Amino acid sequence: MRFSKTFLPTTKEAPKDAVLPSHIYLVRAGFVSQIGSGIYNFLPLGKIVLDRIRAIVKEELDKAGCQETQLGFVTPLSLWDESGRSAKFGSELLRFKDRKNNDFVLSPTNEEAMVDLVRNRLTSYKQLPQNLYQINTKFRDEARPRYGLLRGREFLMKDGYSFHESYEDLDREYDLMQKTYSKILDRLGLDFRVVEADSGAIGGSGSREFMVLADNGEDDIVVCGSCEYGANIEAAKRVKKEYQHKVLELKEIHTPESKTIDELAEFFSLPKTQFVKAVAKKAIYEDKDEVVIFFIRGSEELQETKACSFVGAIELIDADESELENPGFIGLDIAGVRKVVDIELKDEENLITGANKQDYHLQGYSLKGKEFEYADLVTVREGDKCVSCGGELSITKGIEVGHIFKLGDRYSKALDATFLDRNGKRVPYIMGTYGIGVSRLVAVVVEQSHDEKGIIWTKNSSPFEVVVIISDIKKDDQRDFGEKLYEDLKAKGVRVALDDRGERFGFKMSDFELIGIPKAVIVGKKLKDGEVQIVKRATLEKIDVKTDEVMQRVLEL
RNA sequence: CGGAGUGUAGCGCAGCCUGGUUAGCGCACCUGGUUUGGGACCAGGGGGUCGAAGGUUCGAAUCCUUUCACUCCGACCA
Repeated sequence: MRFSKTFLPTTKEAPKDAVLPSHIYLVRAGFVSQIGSGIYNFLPLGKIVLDRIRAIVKEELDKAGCQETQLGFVTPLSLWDESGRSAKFGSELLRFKDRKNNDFVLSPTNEEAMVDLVRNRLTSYKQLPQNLYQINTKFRDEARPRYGLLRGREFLMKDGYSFHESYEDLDREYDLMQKTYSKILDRLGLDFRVVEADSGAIGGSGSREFMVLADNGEDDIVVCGSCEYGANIEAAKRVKKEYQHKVLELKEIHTPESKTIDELAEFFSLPKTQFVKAVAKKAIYEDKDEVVIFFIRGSEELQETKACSFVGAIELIDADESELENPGFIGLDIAGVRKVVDIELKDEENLITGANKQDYHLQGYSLKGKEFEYADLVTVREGDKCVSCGGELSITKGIEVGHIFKLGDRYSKALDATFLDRNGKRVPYIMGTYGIGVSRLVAVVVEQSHDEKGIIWTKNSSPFEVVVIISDIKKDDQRDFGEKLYEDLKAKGVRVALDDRGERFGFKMSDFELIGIPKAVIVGKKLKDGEVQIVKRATLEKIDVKTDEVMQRVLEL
């Protein structure tokens, strides 16, 4: 590619609203441009990068035996009604009508469409397993798009769906997909962790996210310093914490004005860990709602996603005080309402909890042998201990670029998609679903690999391996040498670009640093002495090279 | 969805509060010249429905109303 003939609008100034490096540089370097809120155009260079990443995804998936398909971007709303998800997705699902007044949606994901494609076609266990995928545009009408390509409304995603006759076979495919996804991210040169994720709301037995470590990530992830354990904060586990508490006689204590844990800890002069915090939430289900009280240790924070998954609600909202009796004094013995108790409180003694009576708390409370719904409810903290090795956990930021999920029969059942098993019995497919955000990966690479001058593409994500920069296009010797080197490199199969624009040297160097191609050959002043320079983008180190060695040096670097 | 902002040339901004010639500035762009290893300099030039609609006024980028778009903080995000 010759830059002199390329649509490559680089700018000195960043878009005023861009905050993240990936957003700023991708726009400044002429890779993408915004056309609407959360909607981006890919310019020639951006399209090359997007296609390269797409190609790597496809290559690894095909190697793993997956088959590429392409589903319609527009799907009939009726399919979403059939699975029950049109309500669940809410206004994130962009709906519209055609001229005949039929309802359609822009696909935000394609479980329904893929199940519809195979049902009545994969009718025997002999035809299973199958893993079908597509790399296609998705649209989610996000309430608040932001961060450039990282959270757009329209984006390119690979979504795959596997169909199995048994859970054992699903497990095998799930592991294979984890390996395959890891290979893809490795090839892109990304620093990532595979973490346990919440899988409650949608059901199913397992869910893992692929998190690229980045300061600007939107997700908090818990990682172990001593082993491979990692989990989204929403699903992270820890070793139970033990405490030695002062023995307390069982009795009601008058505690006026003391409602919060802080106030109580001061009132009793006891550690917060000895108290039981009651967190009242209203759980919203598809067909009803109810108040649920979650009880956790006073020193802990409720992890809402865990709580929500456990009760199987669509979402939890704060309960209104008017819906509660004795707010501030709610205790474990409250009646007439659903209660869930944190598993770390099981069999604990000498606790202080509300007395379910205005201005009173109950001390010396024991949970020994008491029947409650117990569940893991608390948020893991920095410094907690790892469940798999006992090591110290720390919290870091990540960007989710992939998600694999054991779906089970949720969609196949809802859509009545079945096959005949070995016993001639009609059963629903056992399914897995696997996604990678392809356009998001473009931004993620930049997020993880840039400096104050611009992008530093990794080897396999870069639009080109090398750019030949002709310092002064008006000098015949420089132009001739640069052109020949460019043609020779192309002939060797190197992905090479030629910066033959009539700009000054400094301009072209700044663009090189901004655009981020891993290396450049500068054909300039030193050509008279039989030398050119090779520059590495990552270090900006310049190496003088004899003109007759440059081919070889470029190839080996 | 709650809160807060911003819309003036391709991009970044000033002007608006306190209405009044022909709406400015920097970058970018075009022409000519001089430069040529770190985003050059000189001279000349082109480009605007001031987001849109309505209103007040002799007169509106400026005041009022409505509306659209975009952004930020939060909530949300299989």
